[in-house]
Amino acid sequence: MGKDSQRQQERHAIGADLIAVLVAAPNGNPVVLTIKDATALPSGPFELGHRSLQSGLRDWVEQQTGHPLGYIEQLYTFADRDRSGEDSPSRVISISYLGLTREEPSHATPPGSWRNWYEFFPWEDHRYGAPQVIADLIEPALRRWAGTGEHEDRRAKRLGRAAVCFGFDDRPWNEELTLQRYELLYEAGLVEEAVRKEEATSKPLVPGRAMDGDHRRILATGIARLRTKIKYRPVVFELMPPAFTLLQLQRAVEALAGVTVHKQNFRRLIEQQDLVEETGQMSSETGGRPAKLFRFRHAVLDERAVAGTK
Amino acid sequence: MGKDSQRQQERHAIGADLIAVLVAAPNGNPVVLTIKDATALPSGPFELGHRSLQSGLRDWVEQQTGHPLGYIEQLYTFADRDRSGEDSPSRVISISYLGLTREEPSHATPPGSWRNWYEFFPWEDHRYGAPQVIADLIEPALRRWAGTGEHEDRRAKRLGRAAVCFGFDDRPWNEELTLQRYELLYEAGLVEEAVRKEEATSKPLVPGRAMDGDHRRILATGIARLRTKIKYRPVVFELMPPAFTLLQLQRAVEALAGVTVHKQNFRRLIEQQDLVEETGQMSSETGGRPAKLFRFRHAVLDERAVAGTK
DNA sequence: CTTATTATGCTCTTGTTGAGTATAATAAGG
DNA sequence: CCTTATTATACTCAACAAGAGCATAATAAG
Repeated sequence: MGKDSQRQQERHAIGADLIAVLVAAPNGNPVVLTIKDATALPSGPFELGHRSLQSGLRDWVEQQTGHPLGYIEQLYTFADRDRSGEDSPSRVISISYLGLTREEPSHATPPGSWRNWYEFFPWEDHRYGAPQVIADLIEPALRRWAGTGEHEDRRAKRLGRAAVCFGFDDRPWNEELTLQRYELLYEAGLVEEAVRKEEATSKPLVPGRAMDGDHRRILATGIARLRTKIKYRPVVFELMPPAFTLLQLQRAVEALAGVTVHKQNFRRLIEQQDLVEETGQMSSETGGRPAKLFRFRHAVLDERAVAGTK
Repeated sequence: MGKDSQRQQERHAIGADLIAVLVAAPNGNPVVLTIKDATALPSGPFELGHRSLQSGLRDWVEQQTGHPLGYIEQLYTFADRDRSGEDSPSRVISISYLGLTREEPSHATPPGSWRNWYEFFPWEDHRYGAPQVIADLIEPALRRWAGTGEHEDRRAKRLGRAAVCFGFDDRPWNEELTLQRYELLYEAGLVEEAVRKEEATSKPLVPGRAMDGDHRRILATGIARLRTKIKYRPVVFELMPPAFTLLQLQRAVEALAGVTVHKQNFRRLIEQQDLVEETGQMSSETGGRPAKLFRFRHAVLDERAVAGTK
């Protein structure tokens, strides 16, 4: 009896927060919704009045941004003790979500709320070749860090991880490893969040805007999830306007993935999968030959277990 | 002030539960750990003493089964109100995990705790051809259900979903759709969990052992996750003994996926990826030509972002 | 010494993917 | 009007991966 009520006590000393990685891609810019001068992701408490976690999230996001959420997916739930204050009597469970929305809402959100996500991860954008910062800063710093491992096999492991993550030694760049890369930099003490509690460090940090708590890690999780998802589910269309050209679609995919794709192969893939249909309209905004406008064929979702792009 | 403390109140009226889908594969049998005469998945409260969610789970699973967990992955978190009692003053957040363990622990767990997971999903085992129950019961019942839709497009959608999920009309069987299939059957009122609250229904149900609450749905989620995961991550090895033959490995994969694979192609794939290395030992337990014994090459995990099997 | 059973090597065909070439349709500048 | 730049779109080809079969090797059981 006594033990049971004790347990009740413990169980109830817990709160729940919903954290959103809300993504849009207006004209090929990968943007994420932030608050507090881009130092945090929007979040809100989960309350008893909410029907479910998902609807709780939907409620306050639509209320705050004024735009409907096309797609929601749960990211991760955590409750590590060191994330809130030590010895705190209560504890918060954080449940993070990835949400996609069609347009960048300019009203109802303060200017500067939507940020290009590469402000937080400058090393993740390989659309114009590998960012200079990798060769100039990250690679030497990680090699130095790997060298400080205690045992030989520990050093080899560190070096191996770094090489896989960042594509050292002619290894291919894998855009899906966003989270692993951030965690590696964190472990190596190269991002601000990792050195906050320490004394003033002289160690130079890798550029990239930091965030409160582990919000940047959550954002990395969201980006990684989205980058893998677009390959086997047609979720990009949640970010597109009702009618779009194939190049606009390609630009959106490239913005999210952070890499460029072969134009002709991209079109072949999209068309052979019947993901889109022509609207009959043309777009001549680009200067060159006018492009056909397409719309997403929502019917494919019912027709088969459908793949994504690339 | 008043509003704030009100919110505090609401936030703290929440508890958290950890639910485990714990999987093993002793000699090619896909088994899952259950409690309460196989009507529930093992679960335990998340307490303040736990370092993190994951370690909390690890703690009580290892304590209860006496075997270490090789691999843990978060499945899903939910808190829908209708899952606990209506109008209850408190609410529980359930966080489910998928765990893989190497052996079937025969001690420390009561006999009958480990169950072949196809007891719960008889329609999911296609290793010996499509189960008779699909053609005999499921297909006709789902076609009947699809026909009761209100509008024409609603009926078409239902039929489309059913056909994709269960492979009607010569469509291919997709073993990864375990969750969608369960949810379809639930929606159609063909599983026990869906008709519990209703009056005694005359409707015949699809065979398959039911579970408390939505534990069967969670199990379906775990199976689906594992079936997709083995294709791009070498997680099967977490279920294998230290040394194994390629056929044993293949049997394990087939047991999980519920489909058979081409033997020679399977070997080609495993070997060309350098996932295993010979131990030098042979096994002659099968009767035929003795097979080489292999072990998993743990080093591959550091060498590259590695793919799985098939 | 035959048969059954399992292991393992090799081939062949097909489909997918990466990457290149060629041509069409427009705008802008002289 | 003609050239150039830019974008759209069609085709082709080589490399590779995946599905499926045949052939042969090595054992146990009768």
